[in-house]
Amino acid sequence: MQTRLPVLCCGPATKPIGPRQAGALAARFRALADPTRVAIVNRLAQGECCVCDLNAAFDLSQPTVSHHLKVLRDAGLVASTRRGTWAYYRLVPDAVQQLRQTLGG
Amino acid sequence: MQTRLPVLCCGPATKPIGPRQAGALAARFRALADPTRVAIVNRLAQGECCVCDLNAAFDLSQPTVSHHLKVLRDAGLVASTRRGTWAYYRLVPDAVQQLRQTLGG
DNA sequence: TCCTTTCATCGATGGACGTCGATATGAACT
DNA sequence: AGTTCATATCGACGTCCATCGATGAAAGGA
Repeated sequence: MQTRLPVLCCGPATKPIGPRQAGALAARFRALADPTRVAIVNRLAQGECCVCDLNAAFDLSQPTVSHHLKVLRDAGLVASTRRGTWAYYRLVPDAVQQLRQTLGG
Repeated sequence: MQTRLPVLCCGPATKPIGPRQAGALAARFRALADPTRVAIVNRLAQGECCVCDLNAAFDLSQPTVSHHLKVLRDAGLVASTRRGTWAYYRLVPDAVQQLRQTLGG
C-alpha cells in the first residue's frame, strides 16, 4: 500500500501529514480507546482465542463483547475465522505494527 | 515508575494486563483518537510550536484547539511553557515512546 | 489606566459511543 | 424438522465528546 508511514514522535525525519492520514490514524487509535478493547487485544496477543472465552473473561454481556470485536474488526486490528460452532479471533500483526511505526518506530 | 510495560502485540513475552492498566492505556490511546489531535502531535513532532500557529493551521475555533491541547496535556503527551504573551507546546517523548512500546516495541 | 493580543475556561448543543435485552443467524446433533 | 448452543445484529437508553460563542485571565504597549 504505502512504503513509508508518517511519524508522530521525535524521529530525525518527521514529516507533516494531511487531514486524510490524520483521520485514518485517529480511527485506528480510536479502536484502542476503550479498556475492554485494549484487554481483548492484549489477550489475543497471547494467541488465538474463541469468543466464548472472551465472554467469560470480561464480565460484560455477550452482545457488548461482540460489539467490541466488530469495532476491532472494522479497524483491521483483528480477524476472525469460523471453525464449526465457534468463532476464533486473532491479531493482525501488520496493523498493530503500523500503529507502532506511526508513533516513531 | 515501572520497569516493564504490557505489550499488546506479538512479542515473544506477552503478558496479561489487569483492568487498571487497560484503562490507563485506553485513556492514552483516546487522546490520539481524534484527527485534530493526531495532526497536532504530528506538528509538534517537528518541534516546539506556539498556540497561535496551531490556531491558524487547523481551521477550527480557538477554544476548540485549546480544548484539544488540554486533552493532550491531561494525557501527558504534550507539555506547555508560557514565555511572555505566547504559550509554547512541545511533545513529551517518553509518553509517546511508552505508547509505542505498548504496541510491541 | 485603558486597550489589544493571546490563551484558557464556561455553558450549551448536536452527535457519537458503550451498554444492555431482545432477536436473528448459523452450525451441530437427535 | 426440531432443539440447543455459539455469535451476530438490532433498537433503545444514558453518557461522553467535539464544537461553538461568550467570557475570563494574563501580559504588553500606548
